[in-house]
Amino acid sequence: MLIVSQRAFAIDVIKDAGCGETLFWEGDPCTHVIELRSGIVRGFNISEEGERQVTAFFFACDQIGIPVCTFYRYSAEAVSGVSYISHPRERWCDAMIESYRRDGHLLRTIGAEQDPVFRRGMLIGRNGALARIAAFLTSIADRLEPDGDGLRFPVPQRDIAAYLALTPETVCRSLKRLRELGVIEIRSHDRLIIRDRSRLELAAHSQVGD
Amino acid sequence: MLIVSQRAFAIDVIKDAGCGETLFWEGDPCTHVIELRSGIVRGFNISEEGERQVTAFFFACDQIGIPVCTFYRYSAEAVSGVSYISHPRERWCDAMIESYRRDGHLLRTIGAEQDPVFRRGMLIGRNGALARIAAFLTSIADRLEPDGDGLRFPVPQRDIAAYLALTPETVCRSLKRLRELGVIEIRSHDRLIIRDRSRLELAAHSQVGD
DNA sequence: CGGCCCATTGACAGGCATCAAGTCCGGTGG
DNA sequence: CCACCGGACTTGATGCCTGTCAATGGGCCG
Repeated sequence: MLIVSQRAFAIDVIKDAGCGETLFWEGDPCTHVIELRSGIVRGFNISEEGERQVTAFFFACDQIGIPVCTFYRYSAEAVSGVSYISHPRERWCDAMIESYRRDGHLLRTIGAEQDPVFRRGMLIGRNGALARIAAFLTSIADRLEPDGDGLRFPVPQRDIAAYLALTPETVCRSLKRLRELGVIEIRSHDRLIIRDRSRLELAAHSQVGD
Repeated sequence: MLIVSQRAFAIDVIKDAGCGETLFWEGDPCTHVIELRSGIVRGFNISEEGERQVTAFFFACDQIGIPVCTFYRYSAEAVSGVSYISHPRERWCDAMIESYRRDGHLLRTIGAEQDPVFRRGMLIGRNGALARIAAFLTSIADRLEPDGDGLRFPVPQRDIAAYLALTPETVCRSLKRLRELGVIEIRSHDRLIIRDRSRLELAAHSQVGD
């Protein structure tokens, strides 16, 4: 734990969470806002049929669990190792009001948390598994940390499937197809190389059956 | 236009919008918050392929276009005739700050606007057209205005289709099936009668193929 | 009354889910 | 260091739901 900033009566410490660890549960009271410093977090909900849906992925600099309702609307789990800052609700809200007077920045932060949820809706309303995968990859490519000549990509395919409303088998086949097309490369399971970004975006906008 | 309340330098007038009229466009600067008084509004986005997706339905008492970002994230159109109040952005934000001091109510209003978007994600991640339709109907049944022995339901099937990521044909067939099952009744195209709510909810939770 | 849009119905094909089996990889314990 | 084990990924075969195309019917408005 490392102290990064200190104000009167307020100390921000960086905490860590291991792979699979839960940051907060859907339905729990919104007591803290989590500000991610590094790593990837998945937000998910369990439907009434018991099916798990990943509703959002979050990355460094994202703030999640913003108290726009009394209880957290989704559960948050670390996909990889994560470091974060936990802001008590009251302090976060006071900061928001101050921010509103100054530049309105934190008001936009509220919109930012909702953004991946919104984009997921657009994605899974789209035709074709290949298009969904390609669009997903382009949308997160800029948020992934560099790793050698590629990107660090520690997201299990089952999570991608749960996010895109597909089965793991279909995700696997679609990734394979993108590999065969020379668009991407996956040497190790947690490293992604985008070889041809423009063709990836082309695939993202293609209709069913190419 | 009718004056409903009057504060210093602030007059709230009720405006009207006809069927199909646009309240604001995606990408326009967030200058006003719309507070619905009656009627139904659809929020929609045009994907890069030019396909139109309905991302939310809004009803009386909902507040839409809340400035959590600089520009509106979706376009808003009246599905039926609508009456609403248009709050200038600054006044709405000031009211929110005041509300936060008092009870935090308007902070929850922000969450309320995101709710239908969130629920749509859950819905279209679900298997089966019938389950989507059924879940959609249950989710909005409590927001529809009574109309004789049924509910006023002036939503075109093409809008339902665009909301549930289905084709109009599939929506039509699913509604027909619910009708044949005796779960719902649709005498005129803008009136819905729910005959068996428990079985409707049952269908909403069923897997593919019943 | 005519035209247009929406809803309806049918036939058909295709993409994805499902089921099943095999492979790879990381972690654990001897 | 190596053998073992479990979970995730991979690959194949099959069925079916839903998209697509096409034609008809019906209601609303001019």
